[in-house]
Amino acid sequence: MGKHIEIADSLARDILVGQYRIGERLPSERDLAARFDANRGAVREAMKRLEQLGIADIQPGGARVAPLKEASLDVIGHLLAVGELPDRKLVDQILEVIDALVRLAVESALANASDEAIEELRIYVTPLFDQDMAQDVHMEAQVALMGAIMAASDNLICQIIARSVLLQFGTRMAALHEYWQIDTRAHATYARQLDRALATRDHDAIRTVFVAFARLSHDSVMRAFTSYEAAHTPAAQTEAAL
Amino acid sequence: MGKHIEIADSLARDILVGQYRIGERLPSERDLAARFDANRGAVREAMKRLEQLGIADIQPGGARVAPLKEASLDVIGHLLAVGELPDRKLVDQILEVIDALVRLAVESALANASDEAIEELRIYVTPLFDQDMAQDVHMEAQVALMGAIMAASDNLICQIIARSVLLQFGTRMAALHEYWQIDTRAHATYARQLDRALATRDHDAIRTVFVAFARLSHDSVMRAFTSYEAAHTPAAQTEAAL
DNA sequence: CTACCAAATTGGTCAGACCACTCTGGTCCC
DNA sequence: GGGACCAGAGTGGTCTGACCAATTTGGTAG
Repeated sequence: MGKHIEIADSLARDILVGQYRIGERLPSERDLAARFDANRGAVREAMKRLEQLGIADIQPGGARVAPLKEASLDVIGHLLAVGELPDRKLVDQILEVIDALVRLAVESALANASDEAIEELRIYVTPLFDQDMAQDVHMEAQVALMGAIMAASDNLICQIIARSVLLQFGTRMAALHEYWQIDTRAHATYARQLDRALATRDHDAIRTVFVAFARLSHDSVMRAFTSYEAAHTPAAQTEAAL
Repeated sequence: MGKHIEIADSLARDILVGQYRIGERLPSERDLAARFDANRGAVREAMKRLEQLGIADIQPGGARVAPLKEASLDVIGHLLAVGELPDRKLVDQILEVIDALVRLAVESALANASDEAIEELRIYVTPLFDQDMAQDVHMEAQVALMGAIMAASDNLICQIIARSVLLQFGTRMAALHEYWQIDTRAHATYARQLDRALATRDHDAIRTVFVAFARLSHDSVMRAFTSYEAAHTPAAQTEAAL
């Protein structure tokens, strides 16, 4: 891995855990180069990366820490990676945003897409009818459906945001993968409702379905957190070590 | 302005107007350095910027153009800047996304925020009661209200996305500034409804209000486009020149 | 205590070089 | 003729070292 990536990740972590306060000056590029035993060019590229992430403000005279509200979307990945586990509250917020975007996309699709496009969309719903699907396959099917909805919506902004968020989210949630449990039965039920709603272009029904989907995702994630924590309690850990 | 910014903007424009097809190889860094009469380091920084924008994929052996769907949120500004005017369809999509995010934020605020926070939010609604406000002031008040809603929502992801989109949107819509006409009367009416809805935490009423706001914004922007185009018709231009 | 100035420090830029890898075009063998 | 192979050219990745303009800083004179 490039040294500038390593430096950028290290600095980003330092900033995001609050090691530097907002507005505080970061060490100079030359100092950082000495600390990381790296070329100043490498440090410079790392700082550029931090600036693009929106968590540092580079100016002649020194670089300063920027408030998190002014950060770029790409900080999400770093934010999720600061602790051993992603922050539950942040995960919840991400799920809410994704839900809002998917709803926007599906309503947009329903309003603008051709009958053929809607039919094609339904193809992605069908796999979710299966109640006995493996977790991995089910999650892939869900993501595929979301992607199809985004594509059908023809809203580029929506697509870009959803893709970026889902990418970072998916990567960082891998730690919880083995604790994930999807209620495939409930999903199957709502998938059938979604299929009918799409066929009839029933806005209200679709809204209802996606509210349900959002709740399922939320519950699923929170259960995964709980399972993980139960398995990593000090007691459970020593027990596993024996 | 730094030379690498200039180079990056130029290349980004070339890519976004379709001068290079997706997957096609971009000129080498050395060639670009010669073309722009710049140091290779400057070109390199520019390419890094394009990669961060998500419109170029840099690999040993050459850089290639990436599909727009995989771009970063920051391309919006560049996308809006390719033509003389921003693309109407794109503007429409941006308005839809912002609307969705604001709705998410306000519902989240309603569900989680304290009474004090809601009261503070209402302070930002009051200015909109004024029907005779100047356009500039009115728009500032609208943006301030949105910001307050985002802050009250306590959803960091939502805040980050909205801030980024609004920033790029606001910058690039400046060209239409003088053709902008806001229906302050309608806004005042809905602002009063919003105030009451916030006070009583009436979800349905708030939904209705923001649907109305979205329609007002949409109409406003589209009127601005029409006015601009009417003023820049060849006939109108020659007339103005006389 | 303030206003000011000069030195040190900072980021910004440039030039040139080397390395590992990829890509290209040609050659050789089947 | 076609496919596998291979060397050389080209590419991005990295490093060194230096200079510049601007900011920051610390001390000094009023």
